[in-house]
Amino acid sequence: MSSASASEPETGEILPDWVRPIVKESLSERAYRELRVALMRGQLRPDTRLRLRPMSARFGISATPMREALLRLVSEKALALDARGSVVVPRLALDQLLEIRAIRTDLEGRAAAAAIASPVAEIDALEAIHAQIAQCHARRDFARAVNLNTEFHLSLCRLGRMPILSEIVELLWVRCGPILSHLYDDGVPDWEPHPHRRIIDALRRGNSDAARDAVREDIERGGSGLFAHVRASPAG
Amino acid sequence: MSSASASEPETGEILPDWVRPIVKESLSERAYRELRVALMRGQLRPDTRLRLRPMSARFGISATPMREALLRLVSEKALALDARGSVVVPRLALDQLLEIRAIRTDLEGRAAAAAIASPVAEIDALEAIHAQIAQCHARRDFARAVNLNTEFHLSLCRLGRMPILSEIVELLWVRCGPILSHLYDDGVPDWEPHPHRRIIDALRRGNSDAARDAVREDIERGGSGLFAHVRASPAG
DNA sequence: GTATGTAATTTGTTATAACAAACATCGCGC
DNA sequence: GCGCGATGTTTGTTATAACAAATTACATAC
Repeated sequence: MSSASASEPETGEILPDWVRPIVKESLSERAYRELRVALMRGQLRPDTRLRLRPMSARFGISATPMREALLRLVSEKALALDARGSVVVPRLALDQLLEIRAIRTDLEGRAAAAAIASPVAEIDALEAIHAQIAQCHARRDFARAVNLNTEFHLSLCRLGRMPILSEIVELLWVRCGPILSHLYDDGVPDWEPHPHRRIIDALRRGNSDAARDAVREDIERGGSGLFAHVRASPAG
Repeated sequence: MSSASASEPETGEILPDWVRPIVKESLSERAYRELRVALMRGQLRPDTRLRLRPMSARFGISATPMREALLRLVSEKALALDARGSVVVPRLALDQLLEIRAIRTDLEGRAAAAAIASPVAEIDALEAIHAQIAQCHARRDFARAVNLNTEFHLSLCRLGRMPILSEIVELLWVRCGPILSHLYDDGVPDWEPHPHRRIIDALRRGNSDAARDAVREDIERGGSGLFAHVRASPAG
């Protein structure tokens, strides 16, 4: 992340970096965030029912904030409502997966093209993430590799400094979370040279077209492992 | 809209078109939808505070579902929370407006390219909307013209048959709603030939590249009237 | 008039209770 | 064993109350 001082109120004094504004977080928000990362990490399987009262008991909060957290994720389509009104982890259809891939092609491609102006330190950080991915592949820790891959893509998006775009892309990744865990069921193929390398090289060379193309190739290849784990028809 | 029968449960019998499944709508959802269209129509001005209890009184519901509706719009960034935790209509910054325009260029462009496969009847419907826009311009009813323009773009997106993409674009239009009303403060320029015409022609010819380019030109021209009504710096 | 302190109101947040509908359980009859 | 009905539980939904923090109103002092 970049320094938060840009949007901080002016105090007239230089404060140490670790002095951050204390964000008061409501119970509803905490539950929301915890559920969201669980989804993105693939820790919730499709068709899992998240019943209101058991959930609020697990979180140690009452039904009201729990419901708010669940409904918020429903409105992001990260969760869904079944016929009864119960919250369930949705099952992604093939159509939807293809559509998300197409949208990501556009948006992550644009973010990558915009990211060529990034300071070297941030590109280094991106490369460090990919280095970790390579390590995980070497020791066949596919679960961690998939999560790091998510982090790679979201970090790349943030480099583009388009907050609204980043937020949309993140939403798409959250929606894919529940099936991402399937990616390492069969093991993940290891390309040589990895598309991530081409992305990083393009960023360093400042070539926006190359960056966009590299991202698009990465997205096209990367998602294909998911198709086997997805139904052809939407819902029902 | 297209026929809903595709996702309906199989009854084994042919039902009349007007037989639609009764959707039970919670109070929270109704308040949410009403507020949402009010936003999209530009009926809520930036910086308006939407206090919880007065709002629930106006809607004739209790605080719980009202709060859910408001928080849902907050999570879509169609509304925002101020320092006190009150819900306010956000003020769009120039950065954000430019970013939204860029994203719309990608997404609406893709939708238009995908829409070339649409049946003629639906293209006709799109053209009918533009005809209404032209009429509104003639009688200088700019308020209605702006709302119809929104409808034109969202209808075009739906023609692309990419539901997730449509939903994202709709979100962006909701976020722009509160400043869209400013568009007709100064009157809206009338281009000849109007970019909408080029879009429709491209759809009829089945030329996806032309459709995409026409949409992009429309977006570039159309948004420029907003810049005067937007602040350069984000928030504070 | 201005400042200040206090009381009253209003704010967002959370917990709890009440309600109807859906679901599950169990027992009974055959 | 199988169907069926009564019953008890659990579900989502909504309203209400309690709480603290913030805001406003107002009276008092200077």
